[in-house]
Amino acid sequence: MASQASPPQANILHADLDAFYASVEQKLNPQLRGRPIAVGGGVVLAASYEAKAFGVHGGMPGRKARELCPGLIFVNGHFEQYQELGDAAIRVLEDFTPLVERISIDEAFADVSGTERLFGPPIAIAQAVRQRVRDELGLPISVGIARTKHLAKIASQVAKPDGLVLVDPAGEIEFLHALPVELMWGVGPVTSQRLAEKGIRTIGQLAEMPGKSLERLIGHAAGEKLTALAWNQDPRLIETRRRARSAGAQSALGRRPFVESVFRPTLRHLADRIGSRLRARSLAGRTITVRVRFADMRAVTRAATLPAPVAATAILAEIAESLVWQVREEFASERFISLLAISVSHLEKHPLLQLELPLGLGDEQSRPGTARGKGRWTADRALDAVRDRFGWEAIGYGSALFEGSRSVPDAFRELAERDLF
DNA sequence: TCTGGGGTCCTAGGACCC
DNA sequence: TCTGGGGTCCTAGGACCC
Repeated sequence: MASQASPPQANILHADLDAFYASVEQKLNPQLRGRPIAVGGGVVLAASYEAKAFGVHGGMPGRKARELCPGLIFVNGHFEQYQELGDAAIRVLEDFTPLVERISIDEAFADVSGTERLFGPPIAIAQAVRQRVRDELGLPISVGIARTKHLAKIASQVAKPDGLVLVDPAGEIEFLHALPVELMWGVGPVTSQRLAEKGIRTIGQLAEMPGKSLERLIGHAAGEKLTALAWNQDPRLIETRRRARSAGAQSALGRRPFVESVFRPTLRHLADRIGSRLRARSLAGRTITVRVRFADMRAVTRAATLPAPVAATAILAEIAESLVWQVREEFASERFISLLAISVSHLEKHPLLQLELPLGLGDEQSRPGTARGKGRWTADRALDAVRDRFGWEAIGYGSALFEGSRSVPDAFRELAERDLF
């Protein structure tokens, strides 16, 4: 947009479905409406507002949630419906502008500058979006409207539940400075605690803090960023497409012995998940990182960077395994592990993938023409094809051996993956 | 039942090259 | 030969977000 001489307009919307998974469950089953519910079992994946009132929140162990809220009703998730309804809500936004940046399954920014002649001012659009999501999808959604993304996001948080807040460009600083620092993007539990120790509780107090002392407290980049945001300087624009920088998978294991018969099948399963996702998107990565969390929750990571990108399941699995062996030798006294993770980064788009050629030109493990690389590549493509037709569970590496924790349904993992788009 | 799973970005130090 | 600076890449860990 060309710069305008007229006063700045609040043109950015942030739309956020309220307690999304729980609201979908209450929509599907009217008996659950108005009652404290939690999606999940072993771990709370989402809580309704009635449950949140008792202090229940996502990520909380189910047992603790039950203690806090004795009448809590646990329900199984309807994960396909979450995806469909989340997509549908985004489409409502897209009916008003193509400039939509989806942040997650239930949340998006939209830039409505230039659509006034068609749909009226931003506040009218926000009201229409809320009404349509309510009427067509049966779900509550909160919307914030402001001149910047940061302010719009804060406004939608303030609007919750099921509300609408517009931040008048003339009153931005007054609005912002009265709010607690925890509402800022980038202030989590650690930063919040550090600030509290200095007596900083509001965004206004943060804004007045000398830059140097803030940077000493939380680091250079974070300090600069927060100071800018506290003074309402947010240069970020709407990005309709962002490219992925890494792809990973993890599995919590409870408490399992740190032995090959545990980690080998788990790593193969994780490598398989990542590999098939990378191949589906014609991506491959050069750096493989593993994370091993011990029984006491301390975690270590080990990484290897290759000369050429890889996406073949067997190669990912082998490299991950060798890194975990490294950890095992280094931490020989650790007898139990509680989580394994693999992540692939330094991603590159690989047009060759579409030509069904082996990956990793120059990589000794998968050089084109070597029986090893080609065999693996062909096997992976065959597997991918079977899964395209019959589903992911139809066939796989070590699926018979893999006994990962079942606390999180695979449908939820699939959802987390698709969240990327 | 000791705390899920998917990501991004930053920091600090070391290796290496010019 | 010694000292120093700048840039890039990599690794490990940590904070944060949804």
